[in-house]
Amino acid sequence: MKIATWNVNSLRARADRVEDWIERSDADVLAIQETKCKDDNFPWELFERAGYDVAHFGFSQWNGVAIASRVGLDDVQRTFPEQPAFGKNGVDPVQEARAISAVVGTKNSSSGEKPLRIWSLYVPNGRALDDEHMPYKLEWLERLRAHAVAEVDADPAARLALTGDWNIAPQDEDVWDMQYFLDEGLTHVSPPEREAFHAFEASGFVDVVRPRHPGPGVYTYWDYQKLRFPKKEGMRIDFVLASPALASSVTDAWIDREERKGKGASDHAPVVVELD
DNA sequence: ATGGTCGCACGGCGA
Repeated sequence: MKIATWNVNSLRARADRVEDWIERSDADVLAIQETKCKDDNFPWELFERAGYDVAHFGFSQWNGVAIASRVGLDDVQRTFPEQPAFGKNGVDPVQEARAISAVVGTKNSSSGEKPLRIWSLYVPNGRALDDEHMPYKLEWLERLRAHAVAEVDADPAARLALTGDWNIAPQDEDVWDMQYFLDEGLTHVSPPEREAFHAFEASGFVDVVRPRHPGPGVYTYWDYQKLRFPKKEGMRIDFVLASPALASSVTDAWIDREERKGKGASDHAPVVVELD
């Protein structure tokens, strides 16, 4: 079974490319972030044509997450338990459309693979080190971790994939120039953000791409601005973190950098993981 | 040429 995660940066603007990529990649499951739409204008037909079931969680032009699967899509959950809400200056806090999960692999599993629960996650950006979105980001991650750890504690054989846009570059080699980020005082590389990410690893979750693709120079995101992609100035901020039981069935993992090329590309590349 | 982008929705925000 092949699972993937991809921040598409608007599903409607990217519909043709997403449909082409699904065909080309032969992924059984795709976790999507930044659909940037609501159910009313979600491109349901795209997935129907391709032969995938799809579940979506989005209620405005911001955020939005989805999971498409051709190997079953069961027990869909929108938001995780105790997912923090955000409201500017604490006013009218809402749980944003940043997390959806489903059990996949329950049907058409030709090679006999076992089901797993996959999460499609769009971690809050943080915006700036002194912005109120930064403590929100850190709290969001800690609540997610607490939930995921509880699942594995309850069942050490739990097959859990935490996939998506984490908006964190956990190591210096995950950005093209660490000094640039320090000089500019940018987010994604600060110690608290990195601690929030490493807490998942300390809890047993495994970044399944890094062992197969050591850095530096391995990225999943390149800003549209300043010719970052042709200049190979990227960031590795999209991850598949696998629970211990799931990590042991990973046979391959890679970043589809080709998809970042050409007119109409998302600023993120898909991350693909092969399971036995 | 020392800048250079997108997508939302149609002014300015978010990334």
